[in-house]
This record gives sequence, C-alpha cells and structure tokens, in this order.
Amino acid sequence: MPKAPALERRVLDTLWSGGTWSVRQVHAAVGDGLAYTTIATVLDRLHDKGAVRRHKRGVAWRYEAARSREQAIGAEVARMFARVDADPDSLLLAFLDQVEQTDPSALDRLEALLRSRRDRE
Amino acid sequence: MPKAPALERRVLDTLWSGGTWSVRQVHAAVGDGLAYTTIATVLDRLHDKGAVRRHKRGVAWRYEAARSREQAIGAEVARMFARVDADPDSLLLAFLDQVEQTDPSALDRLEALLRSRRDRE
DNA sequence: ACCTACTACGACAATCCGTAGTAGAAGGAG
DNA sequence: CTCCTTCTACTACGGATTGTCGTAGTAGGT
Repeated sequence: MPKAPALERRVLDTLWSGGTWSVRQVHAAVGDGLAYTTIATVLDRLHDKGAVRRHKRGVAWRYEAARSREQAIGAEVARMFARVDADPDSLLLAFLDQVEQTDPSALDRLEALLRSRRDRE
Repeated sequence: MPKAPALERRVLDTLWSGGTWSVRQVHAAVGDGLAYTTIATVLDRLHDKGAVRRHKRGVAWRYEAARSREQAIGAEVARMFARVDADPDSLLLAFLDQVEQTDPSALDRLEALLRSRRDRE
C-alpha cells in the first residue's frame, strides 16, 4: 500500500535507538493502536530480509538492528549511485543543491569532511 | 513485480536520449521482444504519473520526458534526504564514501563545485 | 469501402506492505 | 498435574505497483 515501507521504517528507527528489544517492547514504543501481531510480523519480515538479527531469550525473541543507521544510509546512497550510474556529475550537483537547500551550514561541514579525507592520504 | 520499476526506467532512458518519440519508436529502441502494447501501456502510465508529456501527432501520441534526467536525479536526492532526515551528517559521510569508491577523481570535482558555489555569493 | 496503425481499456499474475486473526507450544501459578 | 498467560508460527486479505498483453474500437489513407 505505501510507497515507502513506513511501518518497517518506524520499527527500525526504534531498534536504532539502541539495545535489544522484545516484540512487546517494540510494540509499546511504536504504539499507534497497532496490534501486537502486526509488530511481530513486521519484525519477522525484517528478519527475513536480513535487516535485523534476533536471538531467543526464553520463549521470546530479542531483536536488534543488523546494521547501524549509518550503514543503512550508506546502502541507500549506494543504491542511488547504481540507479543513476550513467551520470555521476549530475548527482554531485543535485546533491549539493539539496544539501544547501536543506541546511546551508552543512556545506561547510561537507567541505571540512572533504578536506580531512584528502589530507588523510 | 520488481522492486525498482526497471522497464519504466528503460523507457525513460530512451526518452532522455533526446527528442520526441512515437510509441513505435520507443518500442523499437527498447526492443527485448516486448509487445508493442506493453510499451504503449508503460508510456501511458508514465504519463499518468506526470513523468512524460505527450501531444497528438495525427492519430498517434508523441512522447517526451517531462523532466530532464538531471531533474529526476535531483528529485531522487531530495527523496533520500527526506528519508534520512534525522541524520544528515551520516548522509554526508556515506555520500563521500560512495563517491570515492565509485570514482575517486570525482572527489576533486566535488571540491571544485563546492568552492565555486561558495565563491558565488 | 477496406486495411492498417494506433489508442483506450481491461486483465492477470507476482510482489510488497500494512494489518491482523488463529492455532499451538511453553512456562509459571496453584 | 492443570489452567492461564505469553509468544511464536502460519495464514490471510486487501490495496498498490509493475510487467505484460489482448481486444475492441477508431481514424486515415488507398
């Protein structure tokens, strides 16, 4: 139904806030009147996709994110690079435009990152 | 069926190569043994989504991209920014990593772009 | 008046996602 | 040992998206 998997994202956000979580805990954290089994299903599917890890704690599973938010963002960026592979320069341009528009001060941070990366070698 | 709309992308790539196209021409360009009506449908759906423009040429439609590839990339980048909105700095990092990994020389171009953008104001 | 090319519309299968119910196992309380 | 609560596993369903076509009807040229 949704264009982007909104509920999965909310669950992941919860896990990314740190630690391991039982279904019940995630359910409480996400709230929104959703059924317990809805959260259980989402967690299960996330596990099938390899997005989360889990281990048994007694009868129940304990879940944690399989990759950090940073890694997930990295994968997202990689996917985008693959999608536009014919035209990397437009991507640089578009990226700068977006950064500037979202948060102009980020341009400075970007430049600092860039410099430190160059100096590192 | 597919995660990313592969055929729509191929059709768009064709249109992005320039000019206006009849269904028949796109069909020939995409090839791959697909039926003529398959291409017609894809073009039609692309039109519904506003991704392409069309005007009648006699009985037939002539299609062209509604936005340039560059604009499409910009929209893509904007979508990604929205998705990660809580953590823009990780995005900067991940972006640099990807640029470096894809094409190290692009880092220099990025820096040049950054500088020219800053000097422009 | 007929053939051809083109569009409009409908259809179907696969997949994803949100959402949830049910059955059954497992463990603690008496 | 038996009952109640808690969890998981499995199944299901509806809506959306996409790939893929078929059919029917229309409009123009020969």
